[in-house]
Amino acid sequence: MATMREVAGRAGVSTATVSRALSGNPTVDPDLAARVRSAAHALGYRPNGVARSLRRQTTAVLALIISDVENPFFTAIARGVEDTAQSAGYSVVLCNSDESTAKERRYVDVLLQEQVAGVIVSPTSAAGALEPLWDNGTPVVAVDRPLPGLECDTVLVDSRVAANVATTHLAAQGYQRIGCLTGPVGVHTADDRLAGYRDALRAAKRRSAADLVRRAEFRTVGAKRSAADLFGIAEPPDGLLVANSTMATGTLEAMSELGLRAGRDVGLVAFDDSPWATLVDPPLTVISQPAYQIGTMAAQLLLARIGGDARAPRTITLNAQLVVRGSSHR
Amino acid sequence: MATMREVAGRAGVSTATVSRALSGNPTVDPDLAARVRSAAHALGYRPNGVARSLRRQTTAVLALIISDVENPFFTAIARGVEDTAQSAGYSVVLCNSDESTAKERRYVDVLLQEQVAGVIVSPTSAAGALEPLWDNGTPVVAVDRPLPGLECDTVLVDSRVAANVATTHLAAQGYQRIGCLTGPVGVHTADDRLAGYRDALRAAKRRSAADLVRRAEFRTVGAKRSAADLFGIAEPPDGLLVANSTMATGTLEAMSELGLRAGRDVGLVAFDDSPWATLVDPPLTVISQPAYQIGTMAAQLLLARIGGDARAPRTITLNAQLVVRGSSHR
DNA sequence: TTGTATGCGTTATCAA
DNA sequence: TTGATAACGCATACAA
Repeated sequence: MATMREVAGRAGVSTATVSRALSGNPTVDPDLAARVRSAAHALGYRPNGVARSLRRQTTAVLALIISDVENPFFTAIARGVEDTAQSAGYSVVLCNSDESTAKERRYVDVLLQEQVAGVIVSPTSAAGALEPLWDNGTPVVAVDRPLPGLECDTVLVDSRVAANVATTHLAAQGYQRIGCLTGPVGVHTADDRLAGYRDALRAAKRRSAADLVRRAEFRTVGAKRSAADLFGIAEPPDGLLVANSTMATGTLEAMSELGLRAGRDVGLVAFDDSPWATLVDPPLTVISQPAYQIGTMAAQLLLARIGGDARAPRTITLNAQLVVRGSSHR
Repeated sequence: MATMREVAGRAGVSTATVSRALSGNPTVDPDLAARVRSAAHALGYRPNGVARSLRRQTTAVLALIISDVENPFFTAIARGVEDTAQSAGYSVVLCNSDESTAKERRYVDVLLQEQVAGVIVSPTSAAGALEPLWDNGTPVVAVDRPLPGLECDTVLVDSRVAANVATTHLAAQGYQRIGCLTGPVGVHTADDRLAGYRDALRAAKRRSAADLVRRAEFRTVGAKRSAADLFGIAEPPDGLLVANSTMATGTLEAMSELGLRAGRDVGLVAFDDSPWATLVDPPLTVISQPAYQIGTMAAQLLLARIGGDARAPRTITLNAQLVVRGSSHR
């Protein structure tokens, strides 16, 4: 790779002039600038990003730490982040924490070493693993889940309200024993969706039977087991709120094996719309989250911070939308 | 962030010794090493990866350029790459070329600037956009699609054979007019799957009717349109091979709107297994590709190159597996 | 307007 | 076994 020295040599100027010319500094003579540019072009010069970062003490790289690369909700966020970052001249490093605090911690370490300009994270646990970012002054934006205790910009979806709306919808459709299948204790969205579910039952003056609630990992297999378990009890639910789309596939698998039909036997609503939601029979009623928009907003907030914005941290709460399809009525 | 100087100061040694001590160089006195480590720990020292990269002229970062972050096939590859890279101490930058040569080119530029140690790519087009990597001596591994002309390690799936097997299966099930819905001309997997389809028809002594073949982008919407178009012709197909899973959702949407039932009205096989493939009615017969394994193999090949392996480039071809479900028989 | 010289934080070479 | 020192490639303060 050609360096500035070589470009300087070829153009017959100093490296300082090359640097200025290529960065568009107006104090450089137009003729010289042209000579430098053509020399750079001739040599296929490409600035060394590492050296530049070392000198400038920052990189044009943002990081996005998500908890599951295979979850379409997060990849949609990634797309939003990437599009916004790209058009601001930043690239994006995607890291998959896999809901593991250890992995999250490792990535934070790597990102600090690599001096990324800022980090967008859907936090796996409490803030602990992310603290080094704060200590280092790296701007952080939390998405999907808040970072209790740490003050930072946050982009959320009002899961609790959405879960409430969905549950109320199920009740209004005449389902009597509505259950809830949600994620692990401590995962904010899991708890939030459960809370919204309970809010709705309380408002509808329904007895919220504790035995109609199940928790599992945000994965297909665990959800399938839990759903099967739930449908196996003495008085099984005839309605169910499921906390994300991977769990929804598990639930549908379990129902299929048990010969239960959505809508008719069990009113079903799940978080997150998916391309296949309309293909199952009956089509799945979902709570659609504005994932792409979460990504763009988060990136905008982060870029503002990187640009020096020092205002108080903001929390932006977007709304989800209930999309009623066949699985939630008889 | 604490630097080596500070650690050196606190431990009362030179930066050289700190460097050696922390990198586990055995020529350093154990007592001193311990003192250095505790000083580093006390100061929360974290090596500056940028400076290290500048000095070492390489980074512990691999890049993965894929053509669609939202396609589960590619995210599964990403997982494989990441797991392998992680355990070798490398992190992974994920880049989304979006099937755009321009984006691909931009990313290659960024990656060169950032001096990544190697690149795994599912090439969007011909090799043109990737040439700078070669010029720079950056190791490259192609996945999913070959890089014609450029000699590099490659991990492929034998799409052509798989398409042949799938089409033969459809013919054996008694479907008479078998069509094919594949990706754009020039995308290797698209062409390959079409070729395999033709191979099968030829072997089965079926007339391969050109009007039963459609091409569209590897996306849901385009596939839906093309499928609708295909089912609308005078003598529509009663069997269909679909070239990937996003196209499969489009196809199923079109069929649903036209009141066509898979299996009964149209024998259907699609590339790529998905969590939802068993949930649609009837369950979808698929050609399951070993995506995760593609990722791990590609990462291993790349790491070997980075480690100095200079053997002739290898092409590894993995096999896909036909998973027969309800959509391919009456 | 341009050039010289220095430093960013690390590692590697060379002496001691 | 350790330390002084010189790069790595770029950007800037300062001098010219």
